[in-house]
Amino acid sequence: MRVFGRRGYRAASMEEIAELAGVSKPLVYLYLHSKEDLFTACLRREAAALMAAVRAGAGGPGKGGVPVDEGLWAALMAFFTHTTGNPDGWALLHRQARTHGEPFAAEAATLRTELTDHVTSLITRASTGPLTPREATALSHALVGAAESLADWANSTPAATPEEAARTLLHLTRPALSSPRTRRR
Amino acid sequence: MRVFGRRGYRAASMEEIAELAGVSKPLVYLYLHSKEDLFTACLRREAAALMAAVRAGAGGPGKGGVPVDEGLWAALMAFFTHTTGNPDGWALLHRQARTHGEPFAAEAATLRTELTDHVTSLITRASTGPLTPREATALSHALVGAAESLADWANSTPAATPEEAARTLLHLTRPALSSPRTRRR
Amino acid sequence: MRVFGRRGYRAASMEEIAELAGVSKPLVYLYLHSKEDLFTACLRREAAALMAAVRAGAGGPGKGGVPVDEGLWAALMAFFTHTTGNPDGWALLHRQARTHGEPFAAEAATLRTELTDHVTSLITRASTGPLTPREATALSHALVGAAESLADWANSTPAATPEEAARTLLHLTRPALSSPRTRRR
Amino acid sequence: MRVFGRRGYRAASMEEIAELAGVSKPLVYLYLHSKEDLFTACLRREAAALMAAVRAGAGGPGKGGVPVDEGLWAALMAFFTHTTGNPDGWALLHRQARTHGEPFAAEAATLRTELTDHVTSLITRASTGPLTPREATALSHALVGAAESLADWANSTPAATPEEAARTLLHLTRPALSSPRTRRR
DNA sequence: TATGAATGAGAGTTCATTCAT
DNA sequence: GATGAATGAACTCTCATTCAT
Repeated sequence: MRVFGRRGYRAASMEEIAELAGVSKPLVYLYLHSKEDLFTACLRREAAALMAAVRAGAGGPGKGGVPVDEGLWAALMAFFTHTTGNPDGWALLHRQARTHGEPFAAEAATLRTELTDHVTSLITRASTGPLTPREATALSHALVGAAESLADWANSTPAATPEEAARTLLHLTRPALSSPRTRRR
Repeated sequence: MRVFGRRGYRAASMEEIAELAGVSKPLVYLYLHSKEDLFTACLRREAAALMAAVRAGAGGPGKGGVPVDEGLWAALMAFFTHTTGNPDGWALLHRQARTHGEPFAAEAATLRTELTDHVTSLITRASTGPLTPREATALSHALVGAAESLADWANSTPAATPEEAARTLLHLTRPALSSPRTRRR
Repeated sequence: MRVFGRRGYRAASMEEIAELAGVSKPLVYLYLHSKEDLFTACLRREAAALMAAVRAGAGGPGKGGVPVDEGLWAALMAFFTHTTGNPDGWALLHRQARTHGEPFAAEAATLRTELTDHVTSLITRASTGPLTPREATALSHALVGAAESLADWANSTPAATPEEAARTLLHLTRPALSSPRTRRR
Repeated sequence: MRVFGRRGYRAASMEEIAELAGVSKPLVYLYLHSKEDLFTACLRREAAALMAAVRAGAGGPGKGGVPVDEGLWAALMAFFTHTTGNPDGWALLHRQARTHGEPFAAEAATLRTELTDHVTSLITRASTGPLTPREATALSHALVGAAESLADWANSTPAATPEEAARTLLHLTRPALSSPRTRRR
């Protein structure tokens, strides 16, 4: 994952991967079959970890009773905490997966759909006005993009914390999506 | 640019590039020296074109007196119009450049800094409350990320228009950024 | 033997051989030392089995008094019966052994010499005219080649029997080899 | 062709082939695309050369007026002359092609079918008695096998000439197929 | 100005073979 | 007596790059 995240799929060599893992190339092939399989395995593991973190932080949609804002805040904190603590994995998901064609792009698209769906549901509940499904989807993409960009920013800015990233995003969006005073639940 | 944008830096072959250009490989080397130089040249040209489009749309620094919203709207329209009309170039800048390490990442970072600086100045003028420089920078990253994500969304969604992308982004941000009295429509 | 006969020496993998044998690879090495040794062992076993079958069929050197034609017929029947009943072994001896260079070619040559010597003695006794040793040897090679080819033909032709192969070969050769007075049936 | 004929398909390395040809490996790939293509090309060239030699020697089936025996003799001379003068090509066709599975076996089978068909037509005309098609086919296989074996014998026996091989084969078969005195045409 | 022809270097992958247990 | 786990070496194939013309 580290080698893929830093060098990219094509530029990463199985040699270097094996070396970093402290094993021989044939062993890597014994367990992971091919470069493609290996990359896919990395992708899936990172995607699952990220989604798990976000869901755990945000509470599933069924977890009622939590104020919307608190849910959003927790989801964002979980997201940024995870990406900040795992920059190589984040690079893998956000950059490498989407850049190297099929079948990886499909894998990345799956994750992104999960993320935007998650966000769409939060948005729909939080919006101050009515939203068509298409508007909600577009807004989700904008929000997820902003979060992704802030994750990169946090990873490359000294002393940037997950809190700061989450606060920034809320600062940007809260007025549009909800006002703490007027909307609860 | 087309080949790089579609295949990625590593997967693009000089063979295919020369063929698409209708010349021989040695000619490509004669004028552009190496794959790396060629990619860098593509990057720079695309970055310059995008920045020029955005600046022209938003009004240069000298173009004072334009209402903030109109400036933002025009900048967004210029951005989305450019990315929508030039998807390969956009893929080059947004994905390939940042994915394949140095020296390309530096090139991409330069463009991004120009963009966020530009946006920072707009934000600072538009904000409803006082912002520290760091807050402004972080917000810019969030905004630019949202715009990038919407550009991808527009490029992959049928019937999505630059207007729709720009409207979405304004919908998300205007309350936070513009003063109540400038809100219209 | 099965794996070697079907895949060829190079394409056969020790993995597959061990698997088919129902043991682990190290065990194969424990008993048979190397791929080369293993192949040689297969070769020798098959060669011995074929020669034994032919000798038993033809009557050993001690079994005098048998009419020449009967001896030839029995030898051919034994040969075709063995190759037809053991196609993998036959492929091993006839094709693989001679195709993969030293030291296997030598092993195959040994078998072939035994066969042609055997045939030479039969021919010498059966010839209608006087033969120099060299003529006899050349004739043996021709005969053995015809038999080998018919063995392949029988193995790849539906409903072909050892009898049919033997009959074909006798049809071709009897006039040249047997004396008019011994012709029967 | 030389490397394939001596080492076998699998054991031949593109490295060695290129070296023997006095060029670099990539050049071989530039012109011949893959090991499989290269081998197939060798096969086809050798097969075509052999068939051309035999047909030229024997005269096509339409070339009437030539005594059958003379046609047979010429065909055999052409065959043995070709195989004797081109032992690597002969090894390629007779051994390697048939030993290394598809798609090469099919190529070899094509050649063999051409040869046996050719021989079948000669046999049918030359036979002293009536033959069913199946008998003729089986006899062809026997004859071709004998010829193949004699070709190997001639290639590995000092001072063996094409004449000697052809004479041997005729000696073996003439009585069964035709008597010079009783059959002409 | 332009290119046909050629290659050095390195990629992913496989496999006979061997420890440590 | 038997094997799970591991690897050195070699293979086919690709590609950025450069002469000679």
